[in-house]
Amino acid sequence: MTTVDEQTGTVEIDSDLRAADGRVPGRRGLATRQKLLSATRELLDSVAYRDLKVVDIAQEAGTSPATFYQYFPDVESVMLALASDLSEAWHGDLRKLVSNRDWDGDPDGSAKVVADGMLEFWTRHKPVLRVLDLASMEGDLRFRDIRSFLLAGATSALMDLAAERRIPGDPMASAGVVVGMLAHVANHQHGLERWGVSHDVLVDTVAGIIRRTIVGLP
Amino acid sequence: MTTVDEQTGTVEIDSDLRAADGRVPGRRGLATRQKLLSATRELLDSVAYRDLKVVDIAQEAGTSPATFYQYFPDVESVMLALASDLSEAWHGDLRKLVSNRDWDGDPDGSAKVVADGMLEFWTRHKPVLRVLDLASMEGDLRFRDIRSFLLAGATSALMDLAAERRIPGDPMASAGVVVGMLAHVANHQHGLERWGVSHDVLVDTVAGIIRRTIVGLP
DNA sequence: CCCCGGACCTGACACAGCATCAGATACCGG
DNA sequence: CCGGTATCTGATGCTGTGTCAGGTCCGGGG
Repeated sequence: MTTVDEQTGTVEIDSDLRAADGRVPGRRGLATRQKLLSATRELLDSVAYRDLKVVDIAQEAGTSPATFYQYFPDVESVMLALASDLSEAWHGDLRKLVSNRDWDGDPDGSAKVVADGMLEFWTRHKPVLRVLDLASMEGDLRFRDIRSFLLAGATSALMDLAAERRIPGDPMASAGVVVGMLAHVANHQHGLERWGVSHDVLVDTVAGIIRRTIVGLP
Repeated sequence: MTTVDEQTGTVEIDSDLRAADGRVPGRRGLATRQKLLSATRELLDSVAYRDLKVVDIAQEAGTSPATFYQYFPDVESVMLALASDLSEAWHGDLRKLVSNRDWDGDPDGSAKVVADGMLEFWTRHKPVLRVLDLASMEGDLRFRDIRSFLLAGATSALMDLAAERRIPGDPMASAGVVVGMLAHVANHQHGLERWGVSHDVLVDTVAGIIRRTIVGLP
């Protein structure tokens, strides 16, 4: 899952991962590692990050705690790997979500597709992303780098768009704020829905903000 | 610190808190409880929520773990109390931050004051608020209620404003999204600053979005 | 086919943090 | 000064962490 990637120099991913004793894992070992990752992601749907224990992950993965420590030094490192994989896998797609659009021909539709796509992405990966967010806020540089990289594609695409359109204000700030808004809205959809805001209305509202902030239409 | 509050019926706070053994704490006991709350808030500046231990809180408060359990069943409950206190203390002020403005006479200035005030609030209370956010996202209803109540004032004030102005789109959705944006931007200021966005530019950008989304000016 | 060496796994263990309780201590009114 | 209640804590059992030595599995060479 983890791949080398040098294009931007933003994140460093070591492609040659090692087990605790220093050896390079083979086919079977990698499978076990993957089972631990999956188990963690699975558990995260139902248990709070704070309550996520090594014992439980090992059990869910059908192995022992000792084996867990062969592949990860602690639970936090599993999260780091999950977030890193996610970031690598989606960095490009998120950029394309913004750039592969006909912003001149159909700005309204494009804004809506972007809003919907982002919300969809965040909702699908919510368990991992909320931990990524927390850890970033808490100041962990490793998580911050991963988060930056994940969002860099979409953000810079939006920034370019805003710059092209000669929107008043700082393009970078506008793009960053819009991306942040999307993340937050996705994470707290439940709260808005409790206030009577449906998913569709939410998408329209967010799309409207994108349109006015980035594309520059009234 | 915790007070009764019935006006909206949104949150229920039990005013008569009890120690673990059921007795009503006196002056000294309340002081100890308060020391534990402060110690927790203090520690949260430097240690990740996941690593916050009862032992450390007790030590920081100058007491023993056993005493901790006299006042709180676990660390999560301390966070609940901190968040609840914050919510009670600021619910009204956040509303006033929005409603005590001259939106007709000086919309630009008003938007900026709101943006700046919200960012300031979130930044000051970041350690507690990020845990509140995480717990809400993870589905904890107690934290969700507290978060709703905290944001209800500002959100409904913005909603009223948007409704008055007959802005196109759903006023509730617009208000909710704007408040969420403010929260998120405050929490991830560091990230934006790393991309070269200064605090002032950020405030202007956010104020612009408020102006266009809620007040309805180009 | 078997067997051997490295890859992989785990039981056992020492230690940290959790949670409880009985008994010690501090404080207050009389 | 004294009794009683509020408050605190040392001692303790239990859960989860992290490490290691030794056991099991597996594929390739003989």
